[in-house]
Amino acid sequence: MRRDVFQAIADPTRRAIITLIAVQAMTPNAIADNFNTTRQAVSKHLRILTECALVKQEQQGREIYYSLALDKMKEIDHWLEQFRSIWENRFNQLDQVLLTLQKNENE
Amino acid sequence: MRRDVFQAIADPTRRAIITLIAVQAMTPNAIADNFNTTRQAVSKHLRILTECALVKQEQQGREIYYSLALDKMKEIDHWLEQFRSIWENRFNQLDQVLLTLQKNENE
DNA sequence: TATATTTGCAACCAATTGGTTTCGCAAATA
DNA sequence: TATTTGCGAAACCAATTGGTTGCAAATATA
Repeated sequence: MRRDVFQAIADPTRRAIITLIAVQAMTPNAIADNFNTTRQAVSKHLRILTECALVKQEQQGREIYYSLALDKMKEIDHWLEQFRSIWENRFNQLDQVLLTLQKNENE
Repeated sequence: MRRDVFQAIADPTRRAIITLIAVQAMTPNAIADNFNTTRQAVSKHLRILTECALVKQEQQGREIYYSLALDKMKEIDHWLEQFRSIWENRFNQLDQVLLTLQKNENE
């Protein structure tokens, strides 16, 4: 059962969980209260998120607090990097076109 | 059958296709040549990518050229925005802590 | 015109998914 | 000690997934 970050964020509930615990660590029950699902379903999502290291857990008595591993989120950011450079290049090319047009207009 | 960008990029083959056609438009057969799958499998992936508007097609005779809709990729970038602000804040808070420590050391 | 190529689409299949219910364990509380 | 609470894990289920094969339509080529 291989997990990766992209598969983890594919599910909308999981994305909502991520947003929720990004601000502050929460227990599975507390997370479930925010959705229309059972604790068990949330627990399953948390397992998937844990398996791909998107989430950290901290035990406190019988409660387990889950929080987001922000650095892991940067993996997605890193993947986008390649396209960012492309779309910036496209804009630069467009800039060139516009500059040339402008130049021709002034002549 | 609802599609969204996050589900589209969940599949590794689909991510590879995206990277491939980001540089230049390609036909399904040409794309399939780069992978260990059949043309039909690629075609199915392209359908999914088209359904969520991640991909544009341009017919040329009997060939169809697929290219990446770069602006749609920005949707993912936009979702990451919220976390980017959090991790920048965390760094700022860390900076504050370091500054305070430094200040106390100097006293 | 007959044939080959490029493609999308439907039918089908095994594997995976997100969800539920049920269970057992450990920690808190009566 | 007995009960409640918080949790993960297993068993199960319907729906979806990624993949296959087979077909028909349209374009190109002989």
